[in-house]
Amino acid sequence: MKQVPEKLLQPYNAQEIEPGLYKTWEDSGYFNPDNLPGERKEAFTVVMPPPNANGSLHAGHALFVTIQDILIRYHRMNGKNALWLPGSDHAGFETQVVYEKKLEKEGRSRFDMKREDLYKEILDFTLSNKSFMEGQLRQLGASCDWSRSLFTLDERVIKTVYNTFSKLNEDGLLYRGKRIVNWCPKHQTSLSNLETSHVTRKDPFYYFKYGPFTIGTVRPETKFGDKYVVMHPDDARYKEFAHGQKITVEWINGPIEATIIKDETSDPEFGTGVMTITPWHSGVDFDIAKRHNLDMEQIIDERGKLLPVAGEFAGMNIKDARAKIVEKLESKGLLVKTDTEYSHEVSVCYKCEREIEPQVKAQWFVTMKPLAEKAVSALDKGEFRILTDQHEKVFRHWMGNVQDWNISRQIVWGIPIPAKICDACDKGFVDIAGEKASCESCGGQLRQEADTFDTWFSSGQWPLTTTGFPDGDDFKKFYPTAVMETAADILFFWVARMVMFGLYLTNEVPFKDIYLHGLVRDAHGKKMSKSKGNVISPLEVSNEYGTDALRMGLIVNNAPGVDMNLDPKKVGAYKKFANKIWNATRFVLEKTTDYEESDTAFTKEDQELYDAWIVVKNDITSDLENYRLHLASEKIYDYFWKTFCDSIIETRKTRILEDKEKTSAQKLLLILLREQLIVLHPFMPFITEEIWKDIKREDDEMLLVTRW
RNA sequence: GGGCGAUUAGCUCAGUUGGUAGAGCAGCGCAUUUACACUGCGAAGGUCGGGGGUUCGAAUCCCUCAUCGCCCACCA
Repeated sequence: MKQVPEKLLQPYNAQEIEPGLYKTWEDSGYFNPDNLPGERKEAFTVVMPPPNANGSLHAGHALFVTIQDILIRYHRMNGKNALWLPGSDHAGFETQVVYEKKLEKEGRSRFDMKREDLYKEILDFTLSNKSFMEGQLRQLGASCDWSRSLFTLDERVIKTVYNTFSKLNEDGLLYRGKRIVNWCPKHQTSLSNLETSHVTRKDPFYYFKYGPFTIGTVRPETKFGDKYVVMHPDDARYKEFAHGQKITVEWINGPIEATIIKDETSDPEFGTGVMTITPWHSGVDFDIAKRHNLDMEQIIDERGKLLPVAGEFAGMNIKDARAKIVEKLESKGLLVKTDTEYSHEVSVCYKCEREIEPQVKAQWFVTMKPLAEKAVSALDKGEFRILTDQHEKVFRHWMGNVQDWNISRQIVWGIPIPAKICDACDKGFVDIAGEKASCESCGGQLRQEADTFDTWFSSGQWPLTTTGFPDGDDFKKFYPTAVMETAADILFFWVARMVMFGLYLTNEVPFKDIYLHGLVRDAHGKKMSKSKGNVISPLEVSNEYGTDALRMGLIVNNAPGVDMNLDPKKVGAYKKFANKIWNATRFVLEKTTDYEESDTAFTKEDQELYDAWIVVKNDITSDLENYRLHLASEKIYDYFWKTFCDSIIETRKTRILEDKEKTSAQKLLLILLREQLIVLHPFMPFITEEIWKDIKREDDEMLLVTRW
């Protein structure tokens, strides 16, 4: 007679069991595919989106851990060479912003610090958060190969990034150019378009007399340098004026000579159809000025203050200056009217929400069009898939409209751009080895480029660096990877760039499938935010209900690509499920203490039940192969509870008590429990592994590596 | 300005290739020496946003209207 383990007499307690089990798995070495038992030919590789090493894991992290861990565990059990590559992200601008906030609280400022001191401080901060973050990944059950973990500032990463930078240069896909960039006056750096967001704002729209014209503007404070007046060439109202004609107009600080420019981008329907332009501080104006080879002059400095060109207004903050300038123009009789109902979209820094001040700056740009075309063509040819169709459409749309990418950042926390700038002619030269001394163009003295890379420039090469591109063993074995699973909101930031860089450097898309998940919201579908106070910490939920329950709460019924709600009540339901599994196990073990494994045949009815289970299992397997985790998880939950517990156990119960075809019933219960534990394991790894200890046969390995 | 999506039970959401609807939570009735009250049994609850079309058959495909949301974009 076998004994029922004592532990099963108590309700299931996840907190007691989970940490120890994780350690057992980790110590087994099976997270590393090199140690996996049995012959495994095919690789299944997932590169983990490296969490930012600047804080605690949030619900979105818990979701990706759940999805990716389910996939990895399933494929590992299914005989694949399963590799999940973890990492941690220095997260350039993101982390610098976090650290600057910390400095502010301490009454310090990055602008009073030496470059190297600031870098050192952020590095220490990041490294200490890194191990904290890794502990949280372990709590969530992530079965990733820690021996291959990579940090985004590791030497290998930098080497690859530099090589790519150099290759782009050689291939003519890199240039340093004076362009209009998104300048954040608070963070004192340029930002890519993706790092700006847009808000609708209602601002007064002023009409001013400008010589014979009336011009419209919302930004009078930029108007000091406006010596060009632009209208559409076909606008009949202004046909008496010729392109290039010069007129003298009375303006803010006295008369100026203005030149008439006819340009087709001027919209005759907008305002009066006439505008003056400020090429240094507006993208549209910059393009017009470029087209006609016009002078450009900086009016506003990097901190948002007016330069000497503003005369009496010099040194004023543009916010305060606007009203004063309007006042002055009005006193000179130049204000025609003000439209107070005008509303428009303005760009703001996505971190501090300060208005972006466009500035002309020399920055490094990557020419995107050829890279994007290659990506779209690979998609057309079916070289990779994007789940869902919706995201594929969005991906195509973005690729079709992609603009050159500003990869220069004026921040310390990042990978330095390996280049030199000429003091005399301001030209930039790629210099990986750091050996260039004088300007190739004018012979002037060179100085080190002070800017760092946009963090996504290096992240975009992450599947390459983690697998050891170009000649590492892992690269041959594990690249291209199986699936990139990440948040839909970094489709452009990250996924698109990985596709492009992968194709550019290896001629292969770095992953066969792209699986995008939506935002994790609170129980009522509200976006989580500190200010709303509705942030749900996945670690706290895990502490309360167990990680297995959290994982089920995150995956059941949550369709790919769609925003989902995390409801602690729902997680509670899966805590009950864990207990249900626990108790069913106790029952099965209690009723089979006298059962000896033998060739006992099933009765016809028991065989049918078993066959019906195989149908369910195959269905779940197919769901897992096709990323329908939300359905697979629901099906195993439903089968275990409704079919196995409520129906099969209940009906076999009396047969065992009354000793009617008892051994067939016992065999069915044991086999179904065993097989369900296998199927449940990817979803609820902890409780299943714990129970497995008491169910497994002598030769069985731990459930982690038991064959599906 | 351009693009994408949503609308299904009181709430939050699933519904894989078209075969007349499911889960969790909430709520209702019954059961307490039961493997499990972190339970069981039962019942209730939806004209799948409105309208039109295709089809033997539509929550699912097409058109249209309404409402809500998201993303991209150089701010006259």
